[in-house]
Amino acid sequence: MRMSTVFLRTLRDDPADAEVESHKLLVRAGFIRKVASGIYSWLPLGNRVLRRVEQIVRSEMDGAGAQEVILPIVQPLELWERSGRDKAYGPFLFRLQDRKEAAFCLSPTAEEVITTMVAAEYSSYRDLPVNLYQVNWKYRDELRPRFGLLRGREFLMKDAYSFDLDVEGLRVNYAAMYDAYARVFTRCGLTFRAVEGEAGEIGGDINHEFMAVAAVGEDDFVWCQSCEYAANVEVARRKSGVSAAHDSAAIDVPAIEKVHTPGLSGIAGVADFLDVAQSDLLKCIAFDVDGDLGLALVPGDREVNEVALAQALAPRLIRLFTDDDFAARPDLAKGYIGPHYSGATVVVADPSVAAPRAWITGANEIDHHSRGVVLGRDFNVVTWADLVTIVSGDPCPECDGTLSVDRGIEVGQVFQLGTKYSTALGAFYTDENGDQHPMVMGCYGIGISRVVAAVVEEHHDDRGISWPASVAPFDAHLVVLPGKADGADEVKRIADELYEGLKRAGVEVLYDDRDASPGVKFADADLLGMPVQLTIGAKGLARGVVEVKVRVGGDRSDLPISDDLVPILVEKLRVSASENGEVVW
RNA sequence: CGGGAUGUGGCGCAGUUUGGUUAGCGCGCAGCGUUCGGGACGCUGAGGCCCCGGGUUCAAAUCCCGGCAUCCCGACCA
Repeated sequence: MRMSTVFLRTLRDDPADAEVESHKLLVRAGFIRKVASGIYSWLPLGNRVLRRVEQIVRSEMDGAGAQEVILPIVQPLELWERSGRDKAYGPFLFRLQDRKEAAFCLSPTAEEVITTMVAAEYSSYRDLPVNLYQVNWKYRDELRPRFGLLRGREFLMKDAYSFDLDVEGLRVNYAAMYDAYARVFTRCGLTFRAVEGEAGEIGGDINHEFMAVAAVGEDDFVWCQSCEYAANVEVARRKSGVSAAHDSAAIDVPAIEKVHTPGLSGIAGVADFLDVAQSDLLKCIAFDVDGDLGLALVPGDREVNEVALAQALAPRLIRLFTDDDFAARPDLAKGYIGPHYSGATVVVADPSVAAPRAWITGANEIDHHSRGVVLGRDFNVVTWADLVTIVSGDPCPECDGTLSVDRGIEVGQVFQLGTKYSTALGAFYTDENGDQHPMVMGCYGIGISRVVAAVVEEHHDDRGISWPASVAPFDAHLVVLPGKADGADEVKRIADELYEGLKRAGVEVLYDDRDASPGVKFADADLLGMPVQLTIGAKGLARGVVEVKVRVGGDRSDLPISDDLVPILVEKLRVSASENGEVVW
């Protein structure tokens, strides 16, 4: 495509409202423009990238046996009331009404619609399994859209839904999707990890999140340096080194001693003040457990994992104490809570709290802490459960290795849903014996617009974007530098010829034929980020060559101008683009 | 939902404290000329409901009130 005709304006300055590199660069390079908070227009270059990611996803989905459909974005709210998800989503659901004041919403996912559709069409065991997917815009009225495309209110997502006879069938579909996802993200050039995830709003059982490793990610995930164990930090476990059954009342410790700790409600302050390690303190966090007061106990240097606590106390519902809760229970001193508080009916502790030792804890009295607090003598634990949030250095639960924690962008997720939606929305089939069973479902999402941002986060430098060849808007960027000397027309003629030749050969070329200075053209080429740059100018022509620069790393080389130039370039471009989009010239 | 900040040509900003000519600067855009291998230069020019609505005043981008929008932080570790 001739750049003189492309709808494009690049910017020298970073947009004032952008925080992260992907947002800044995609706006500066003219790929996207903001229309409202968390809502973007995709300009021609951005659209090309989006479509290429989409095609990669599509090819892997088709390859895994899924069939593409298109489901409505505007959906009757009634469907969501039937599944109960209108309440689960709450204000995150974009709602609207038609002229008759019937209630609708903009689809954040499509379990309801697809399950209803499959239920209407299929009712026999002979029909299953089936796996349907769509690529469509999704809507979530985020509390706080941010980071450009990374957390938008409108985003492009591929969502697939599988329907099986039984759990064994689901496992097969799930494994196929899992493998397809790994191929998708590899082809997009992302460094990623599949980790065990939390179920979230959708509900369900086994699931994995695909995390693109990135410092700007919003999710922490844990992975083992020695084995395959990897999990979202919310559900990550560690090897328990201490037996929970230990009775440490026997150790020889003097009775509790109260110490004055004025104004020191935090662990760090108390540890400093008393000149002890934070791990010498026992942290007591107050929770509401279905109306009862619960205390969660972990060593002072660790944090309570609320998801783990919720699991330990399920089916009872937990909620971290709010200021209102504290106000309603004035004798519970926020900042000075101890495990021996008499009103605590549910005391849950991490196994590490069972170590035979004395703790420093809150004294259940403002401005006071207690020394020499001993398990079994001064306080008791009702429930033992792994409660601490995993940090780097913790032992792997699966092997003898050590865990690390990294940040990631969640670019995909696969769920084994089970029968939650099929039961609620009536997706049943009749088996050989005439008995009815709910279909067993899985659902599988990929954030396509988010992948675009994740790719930029991983593939950029201080000059701009450097797209993996697999998702770049064009295969090559051809720069012509005619100058004003006598040979200008000849330079232009040869560049035009190369452009036309490559185009005929099926290469997508962005041809900078603009009447701009060399500096502008080179700067834009680096900013826009095509994987290979070709330059034709008087200088190279004098040596009879076209100059080649690989965007990643900036390696330069020459190719002689000859009748074979086009086929040679085509071959080079084809061979250089490896499976993960990396260019090796 | 709390706290903070911002809103001025397409983009990035100054001007607002202390009201007062014709609202500036850089980039970008148009024309002319010079330049032409890493964001060139000169001259000329176009382009602004100063977020919106009220109010105060002889006079409002500037002060007051009320909205809206955008961004950041927080909404948890006692």
